[in-house]
Amino acid sequence: MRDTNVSTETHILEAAFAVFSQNPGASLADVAKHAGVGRATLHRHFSGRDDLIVALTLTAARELDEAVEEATKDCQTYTHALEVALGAILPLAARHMFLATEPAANDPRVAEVYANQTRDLAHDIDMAKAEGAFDPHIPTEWIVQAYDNLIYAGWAMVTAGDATPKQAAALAWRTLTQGTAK
Amino acid sequence: MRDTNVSTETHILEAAFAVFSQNPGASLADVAKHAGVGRATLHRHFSGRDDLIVALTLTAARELDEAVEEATKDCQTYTHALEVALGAILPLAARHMFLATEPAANDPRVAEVYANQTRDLAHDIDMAKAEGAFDPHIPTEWIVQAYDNLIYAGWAMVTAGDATPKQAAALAWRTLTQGTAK
DNA sequence: ACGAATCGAGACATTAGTGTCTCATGCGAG
DNA sequence: CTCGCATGAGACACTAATGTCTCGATTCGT
Repeated sequence: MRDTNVSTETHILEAAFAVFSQNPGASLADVAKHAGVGRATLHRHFSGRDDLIVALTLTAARELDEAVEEATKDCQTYTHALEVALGAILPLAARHMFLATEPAANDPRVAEVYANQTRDLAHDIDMAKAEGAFDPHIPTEWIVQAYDNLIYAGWAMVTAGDATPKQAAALAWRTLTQGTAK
Repeated sequence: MRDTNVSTETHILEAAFAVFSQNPGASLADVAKHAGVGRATLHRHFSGRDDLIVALTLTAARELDEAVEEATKDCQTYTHALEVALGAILPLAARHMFLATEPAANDPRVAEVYANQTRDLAHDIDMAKAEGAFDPHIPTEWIVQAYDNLIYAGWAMVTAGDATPKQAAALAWRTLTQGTAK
């Protein structure tokens, strides 16, 4: 098998990220056109819309994992790792955020990915709590929610033209840590 | 004209809130069935999906205004009003949040409503800044974003069963004020 | 150069959602 | 009681999206 498969699939996934980010309700024909492939070719690689959304979700999760892994590999503390990870995730939000409103969480693979991400984040936050970054009396679940939603808030700042990704990440981190400190 | 009109429209709007909150992509037939009315009757009151979404948005905005107005009428400071308003808005988030992802912002009435809400919130935050609640060096736009998204985070806590609305509101307010304090 | 595999384009049938229309029913006002 | 109006049910046509299939062209490996 040639790598044309992989390349075509990548093009389709890239187009899907671009198109669905602008309009989550776009048709598969729009995605195919934007990818520069025929509609039939899209169906050769993804059986339907649901399949495509699942693939996008898994791709997004892998991108996030890689970005966070790369950014935090030299971090000495969980606290610093969370800060650096926030800065790495925020610029990717534009590509991934539309997936949050997709009802694709029925797929077991997607559910597993989401569960893993939430679990890992909760673990890191617990460790950072032990390092003194957060008030131990505040529920870890809240810090998880605040982490995710302040990233979203930062991304909104960026798209509104009110901040650079770096500035938005700094604001989000400051608000999170100072807001949940002892 | 009897009040049957108003009653039917109210039933349809209530059903639409309930159905779209669960599944934003639900069909108008689903809404009509849930409202206990015929599909034709729905079309007699709302010309189509867009019209219905606009009506939902305006209804939601009015509900928010009324709830905030009622909750904050005795507040002496802008800071306290923001805190009380947060507690009033959070329980309504379950009804309204699906509208955030609706592409109905093309309608001029909806756009005006959103602009007004954002402007008023920014104004109140500026006043609260003057009262010392927030660090004046932090962009008001950021505090607006953080306010909205921490409400969303609180609502997520509630739906996950990890907090009561009151607890979630307290966490959101604490995180916001402490996180953006001087 | 040859062959296998993939691709783009387009035809086709199917489905879901939508918008309109008609008609019989029910219910309240007068 | 009767009239009028809103309704529920359902038929109908229209549209957009989807999924499948075929065919000719292209491309890559051998």
